[in-house]
Amino acid sequence: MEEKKGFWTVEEDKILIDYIKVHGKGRWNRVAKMTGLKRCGKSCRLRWMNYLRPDVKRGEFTEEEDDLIIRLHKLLGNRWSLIAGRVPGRTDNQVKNHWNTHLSKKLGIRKEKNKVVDVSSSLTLFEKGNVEAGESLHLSTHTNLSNLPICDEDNSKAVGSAVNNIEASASGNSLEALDLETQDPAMSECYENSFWSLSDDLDINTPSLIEIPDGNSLDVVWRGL
DNA sequence: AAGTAGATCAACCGCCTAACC
DNA sequence: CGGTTAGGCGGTTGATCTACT
Repeated sequence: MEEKKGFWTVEEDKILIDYIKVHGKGRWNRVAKMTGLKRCGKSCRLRWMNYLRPDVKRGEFTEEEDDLIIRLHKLLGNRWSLIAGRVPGRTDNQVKNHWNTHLSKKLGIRKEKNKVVDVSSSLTLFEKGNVEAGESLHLSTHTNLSNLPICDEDNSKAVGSAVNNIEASASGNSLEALDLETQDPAMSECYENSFWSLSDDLDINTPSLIEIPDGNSLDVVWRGL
């Protein structure tokens, strides 16, 4: 059976909604088989998650949402699903699109292509044990945070704590505990350089970094979460 | 009115990870 | 323990819309 691509029709949406009403979400590959939809499981999941879910908010982003996304992006980088998880009613796709089309411009971020962060070389700061106030962690979007190589014991504790708390806060309710208010959301000059950069032209203030808000060590920053 | 460029955003692609066998 | 599969993620594409000439 040939798979259909492109935009979903109203009929397809209805079939998918009806199926989920009866069977619940999940097991997406079964959807096509059981409904006759010529869509792959991934496509069904995406359509549901990004559009058909009843709690998905449509329409313009508010100032408050913009502000929240900017702050979260400064903290988490391009981890859209984590950011979206903190913005009620918004999907990762919405947040990502909104960032790329509106917020990055608003903040004066240029998007540079073909630049991949080299995590191992970017971590030399930690290996040398010289994480100073205001310096930041470089983390690839695909980096398994808990597997970062850390040599120095003190830094290991600090980074491990930070990583654990980022993950925890993203799924829990503790993010408010972060001192986000101390960060200026309109720090456009800090956003001037693009997302992931080679360590050669490392800019510790790039938005994809997890920045230490007040210059204290990471374990202090995340304490009490 | 027609053509073009830029902006927007839904959907796809490829990769990664966890679960299962 | 290795292979397979499904779900999830971020990056990218391309159809459509809008503004401008």
